[in-house]
Amino acid sequence: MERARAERADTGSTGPGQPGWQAEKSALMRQQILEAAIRCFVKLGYARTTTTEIAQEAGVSRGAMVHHFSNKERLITAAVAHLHHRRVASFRDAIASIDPKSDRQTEGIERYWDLLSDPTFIAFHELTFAARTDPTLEAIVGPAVREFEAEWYEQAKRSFPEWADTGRLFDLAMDLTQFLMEGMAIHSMMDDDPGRYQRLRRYLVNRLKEILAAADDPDAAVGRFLADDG
Amino acid sequence: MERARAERADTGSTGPGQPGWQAEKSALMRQQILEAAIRCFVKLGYARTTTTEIAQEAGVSRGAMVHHFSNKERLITAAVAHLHHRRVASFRDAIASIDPKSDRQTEGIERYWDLLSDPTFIAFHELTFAARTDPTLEAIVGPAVREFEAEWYEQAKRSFPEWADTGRLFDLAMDLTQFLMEGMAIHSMMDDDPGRYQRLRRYLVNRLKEILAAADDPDAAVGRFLADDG
DNA sequence: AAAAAAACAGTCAAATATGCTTTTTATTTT
DNA sequence: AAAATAAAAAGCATATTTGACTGTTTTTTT
Repeated sequence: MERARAERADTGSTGPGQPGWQAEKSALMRQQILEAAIRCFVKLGYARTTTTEIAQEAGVSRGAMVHHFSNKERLITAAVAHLHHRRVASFRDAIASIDPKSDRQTEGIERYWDLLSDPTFIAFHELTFAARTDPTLEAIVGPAVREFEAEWYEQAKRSFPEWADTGRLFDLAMDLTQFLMEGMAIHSMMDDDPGRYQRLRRYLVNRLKEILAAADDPDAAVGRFLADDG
Repeated sequence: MERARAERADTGSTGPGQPGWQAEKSALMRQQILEAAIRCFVKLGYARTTTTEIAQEAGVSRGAMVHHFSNKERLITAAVAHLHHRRVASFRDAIASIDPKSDRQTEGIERYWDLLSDPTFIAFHELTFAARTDPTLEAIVGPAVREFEAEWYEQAKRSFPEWADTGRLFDLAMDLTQFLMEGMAIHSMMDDDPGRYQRLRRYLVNRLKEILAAADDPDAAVGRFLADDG
């Protein structure tokens, strides 16, 4: 028993016949099923994603899948969690990949645009939108959405320290970026005209730099970008 | 026969027993069913809107509805057409309601924001999004979407003549408005924080005015808002 | 007033989706 | 090597949704 545990700890990847192999295979199959579910969300949308379809997409029998996820709700819940982790990881990778010597604002926007066009993000948006009219799904997706938004905000704050003391201007810049980029991303799913979006991203970067520059001159900034009256 | 036809032409609204009453009642029922369908899209989303649900929402029997719309596709097609007409009409009304003596840019944005929060627009967005993964629906919704966008563009051009000769700057302003406003609208369906959106609308109006002002100074405009390089 | 047509209501059957149960196969432990 | 445990496959039962059919009432025409 002691030896077995030691062996399991040593080898990250085991082979057939060895102890622990089954557990590893099992985890792999779970992953495979969850990724298939995500592909289905992208391809068919949430509503038309059936358990049968997911099993087919994953290349496993329905029974095998039922063994891992006893019903649809648990499968969806696990898929959402999986997707959330992937999304957070992609986002961190993207932020980390920004060259400190480059035009970091532009890089940041371009990398975020790449993410928004990624299946991971499309799937998540599909779920978020379906959750609007589905309380059960909302209960699963809602927390993940809020967690990601918090993560997005924190990562941005950490990676763009020049915005540190810009206060409400930072919130404005974040909201502007988020809403404009998401609006563009959703639209670009249906309409294929890359130039239109590229032009607007460039405009956005210029506005962000403008807001940042104005932050050094508080009076001007409040006047131009933040109204005090209701 | 002649008399009957004359009577029918005279009275816009007939009563029971009079000729033409049935036709009128029939048209009324069609309307009632289509509006019920639209309410279902908003309440349940496209995917979970069943013919049974629509009949219930409309307060008519399923058989009665089948009489008017022999199958689901025809019902959906009619509902989309109905919705499209309502949307175009609402948009024209909104534009027409802008007081010429007011701050017209602000008024325009505020009225458009009202529209985006309206069930008519939510239903349409629901359909547009569902069409992403449903070719049959796309064939029905797609043309309406493009028609509305063209209408939106033309109406804006006509109602804001000061933008007449701004060329590519007008396109930029339209895209900025559309994507930012839609992004905000979609987000606001799930998150209730009106101040966040109001602040951003004010920011948007200021940017629009800024683009317009820059149009008088072409060199500056191109430099600031339109990049020539790739 | 009678016949024809239209509107309406209710029921039924086919198709699809989901969850559960049983059987078979593979793996681990004793 | 045998028993115990876990995984996978297949099939069945239930529920939902849709489209079709049949009969009844109301309206229009002759």
